[in-house]
Amino acid sequence: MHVQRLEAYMGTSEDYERRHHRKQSTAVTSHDVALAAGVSQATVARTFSSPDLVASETKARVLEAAERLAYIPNAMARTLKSQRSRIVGVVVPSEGEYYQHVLTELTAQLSAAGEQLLLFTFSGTDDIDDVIASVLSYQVDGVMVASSAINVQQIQRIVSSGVPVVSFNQPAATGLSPSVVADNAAGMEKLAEYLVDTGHRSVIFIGGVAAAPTDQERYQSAVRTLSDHDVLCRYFEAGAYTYRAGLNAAAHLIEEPRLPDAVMVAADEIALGVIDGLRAKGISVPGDLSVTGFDGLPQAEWLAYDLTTVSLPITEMVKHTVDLLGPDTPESDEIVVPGTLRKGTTVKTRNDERV
Amino acid sequence: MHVQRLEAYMGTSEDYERRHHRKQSTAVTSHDVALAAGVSQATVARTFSSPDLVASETKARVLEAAERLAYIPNAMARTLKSQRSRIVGVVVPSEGEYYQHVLTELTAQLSAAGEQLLLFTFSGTDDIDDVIASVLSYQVDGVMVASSAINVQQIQRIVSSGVPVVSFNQPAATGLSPSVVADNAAGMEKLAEYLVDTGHRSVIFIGGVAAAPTDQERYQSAVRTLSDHDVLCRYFEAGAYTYRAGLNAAAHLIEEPRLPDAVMVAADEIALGVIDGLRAKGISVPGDLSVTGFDGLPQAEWLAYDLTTVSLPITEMVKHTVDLLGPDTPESDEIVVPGTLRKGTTVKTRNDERV
DNA sequence: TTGTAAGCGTTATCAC
DNA sequence: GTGATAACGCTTACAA
Repeated sequence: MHVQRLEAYMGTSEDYERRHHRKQSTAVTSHDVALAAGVSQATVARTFSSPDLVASETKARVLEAAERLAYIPNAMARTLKSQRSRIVGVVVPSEGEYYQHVLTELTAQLSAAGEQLLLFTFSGTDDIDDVIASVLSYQVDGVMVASSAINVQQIQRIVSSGVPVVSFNQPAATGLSPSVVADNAAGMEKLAEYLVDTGHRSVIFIGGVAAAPTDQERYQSAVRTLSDHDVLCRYFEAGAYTYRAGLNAAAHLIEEPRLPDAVMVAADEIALGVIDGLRAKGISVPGDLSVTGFDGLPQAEWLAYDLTTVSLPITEMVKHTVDLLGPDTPESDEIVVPGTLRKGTTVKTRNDERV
Repeated sequence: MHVQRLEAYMGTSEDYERRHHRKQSTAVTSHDVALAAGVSQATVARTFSSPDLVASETKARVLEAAERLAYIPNAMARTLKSQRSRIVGVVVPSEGEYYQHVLTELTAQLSAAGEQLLLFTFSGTDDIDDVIASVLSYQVDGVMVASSAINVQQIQRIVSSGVPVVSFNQPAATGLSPSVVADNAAGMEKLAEYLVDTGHRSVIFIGGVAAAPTDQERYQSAVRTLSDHDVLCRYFEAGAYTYRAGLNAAAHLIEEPRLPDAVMVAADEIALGVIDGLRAKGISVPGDLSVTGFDGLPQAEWLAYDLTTVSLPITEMVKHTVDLLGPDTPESDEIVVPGTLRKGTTVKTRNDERV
């Protein structure tokens, strides 16, 4: 190696690497562009962060040099200085069609707003505290937490770190942080009334996880509405918000001495499993038994199911979330979004009976 | 945040922050912790980045102070200095069950490897070049691109920036960057042979987007295998990799003067739409017409469909991807992963005929 | 309008 | 083992 001798006239080896675009630290910086364009580093930085402050002729020279060197500003350095990362942290469960759906919408809306999305998922066994520390370490501009597996203390921790948090579908977080929630009670009420109107007199409610606030809101609303019409409604826990849990729940259901008229399921994904489980055992839905869901997943509309459910306006809910994460987040605010009744063909109506 | 010291001549910390238009940043730094623990800032940094170099007694003092102040190291500053962000950029289409599925798996595996995932999605109209610039600006440790909507030049751009790229399911990227692809040809061959074995003599292939390399590989393999057995196979383009596109394709299909024996669909999600579309028109699957898919989505196993398809081992494919993004990425490497034939009940077998 | 220079909060290289 | 002290690449007063 002749490194020492080379350095004498080439500068440090780092300089050498940079000039020759060697692999590893090919990193072109605003400094390099400045050199090439014959301006100061500050001017280069300005043409990218506040172009209005730069004379258009200078700007052109800088942009030309930047283009030529394939310069891309370093977002980490920007973040460090400006305290703004343009990254939103998102904490969601790793499972579940519903969150997949929310995530799709969120990415689209965030990128339209010029924010990126740093994704954190967790499954049952993961330590959510670690996840939170990790999110915060990345200096995110905001955090959206979407799962009731995250508890109030954990949300409190994010809040007290000074980072804007929005909780999504977490009734329990109300008051702590701004939140966007579906109107579970109103939705279930519509559904229950529809069942009563169509002549259903006995109902079993299949929940996902009994401890989840969402589950409780939905169940209690169903019970309340049905009991107003003297219809009893028992609770059965599927154990998870998954298709498979629904399949299992259906297997248990058919062991009942007497089937109810209808099954109200806490979430669409479970409901689809319930339907398939019932049909596999020769029980006709809705012929022998009506089934309803909740959420309004795309799959619920698939013709094989055509589920009667409450459709939540995901786009609108995500829009509110993104707004709340924006520049002036309120200390605390609860946005309750109503769902709409979707009448599919999994509930037996009087018309069906006549047939 | 050395507010305490400044207060003597600057007024309260609130005054200071107001004058400087700072928001209430509770930002606790390693410096604050050092002050509290009576050590130097360097020692604090060390106890977090290389704990072995710190005496255990000192370490304990530092950790106690850090805990008390709720200190979380700033990942952006770490990145700036260490040139390692622990972030992987992921570029995927915003639509499609398949990519959702891949994403779920990827997040899980990356976080197990201590990497975070910065998500970039795009839909048809978005400018992918912008997306790429954005990814690169975040100093990601690697990029996974998963869509054939991204072209060779764009991958080349990432490669030449020096960031490790792995392309996922992009046959066209072979040679440019390491890639992980499904063995489309072998998979379709198995499927086609299964159809021939079960007595199918005429086939229509429904693709998603004809221009997609994946589509072409799958179609060509089907044609090749079928023609070896003197079975003709026409191509029909659904237009997108969606359920809805499948539904539409089915509508076109039934206008054919004569239905084929089987429909081979390029992707499961489309196939589910095709099945529902056919059944809605009173055509029995597999009674009147067999249908196959490709991918092995969870939904394909839902009992309402129980699709005959090729299951791709997503977990394994993602594992390879994560490995390739790891410390020593090869310049270029192609990992071809075989799928397995999943025999569902959407193909009419000889047994069915006997019934 | 542009340049100078002081950080942002770490990591890394030295001495001690 | 620990403490100074440079960077890392940018933003942002302040000066010119």
